[in-house]
Amino acid sequence: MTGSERVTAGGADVFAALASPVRRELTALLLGGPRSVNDLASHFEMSRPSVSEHLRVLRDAGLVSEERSGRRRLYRLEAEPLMEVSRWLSPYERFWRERLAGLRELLDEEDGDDHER
Amino acid sequence: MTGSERVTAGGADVFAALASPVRRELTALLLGGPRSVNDLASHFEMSRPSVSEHLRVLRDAGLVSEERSGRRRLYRLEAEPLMEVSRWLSPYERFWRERLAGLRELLDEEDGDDHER
DNA sequence: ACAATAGGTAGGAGATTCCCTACAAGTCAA
DNA sequence: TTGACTTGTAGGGAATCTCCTACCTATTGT
Repeated sequence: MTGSERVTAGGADVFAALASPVRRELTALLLGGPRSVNDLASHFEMSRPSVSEHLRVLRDAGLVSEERSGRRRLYRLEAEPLMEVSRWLSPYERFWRERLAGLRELLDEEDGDDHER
Repeated sequence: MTGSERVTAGGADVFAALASPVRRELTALLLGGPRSVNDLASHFEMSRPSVSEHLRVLRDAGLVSEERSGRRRLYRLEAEPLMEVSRWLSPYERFWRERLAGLRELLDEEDGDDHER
């Protein structure tokens, strides 16, 4: 009923794409720059086609783009969906800041007031 | 091989918990303060037991805690796992800032230099 | 005690995920 | 062209997810 629960950036759900540890590891690797599929796959125990499928999920979520270069395809990290995660997170960031501020206030109060024990 | 791909905060995977739109909606509702299960369930089409199960997933991920109050249980949003998401996000935040900085530089360059067309 | 309320749990059906092994298609090197 | 290389896709099996309808327990009010 709120009407703003979608976090998709035009494709599939970004959070769903990031739900897999393998795919988070892939995005972490791509933080260092574009890489080919074989390059990426060499960091995992699993088969290369499986890595390819994970890359497709990331691509459907807009988290990576592919660029054909000769017989290889370089996958590149894309910023937009990650920024969307950040925007989703910001109300919660306010939430925990208030919580921490309340905690500090409580501690300061005890310091300058009477307190048993 | 990197050794730091876990985002769990002591329980189950936080990203996996947030992968469901229903659970993100639940956390959004809890942003307004603790609520009972029936209260939360009234915002959804689905059955109350299903909402209960979603709440369990959130609880296993540490995203919510429950407090028994009479015959009701109040679910409360917890900050820690969300802060963990924020920490996970920060290297990517640096990444897209660099990207935007590069973009701006490019635009400034074109403004003060010769450019065909 | 009894009925009503609030919520967790069991068990199961249907959809989805995740991984695999073939196989096909495009590209480079000889 | 032939062969090696890089990648995507098809098809399938096991596991997990998501939702449901019962059903059970605990608490409150009368």
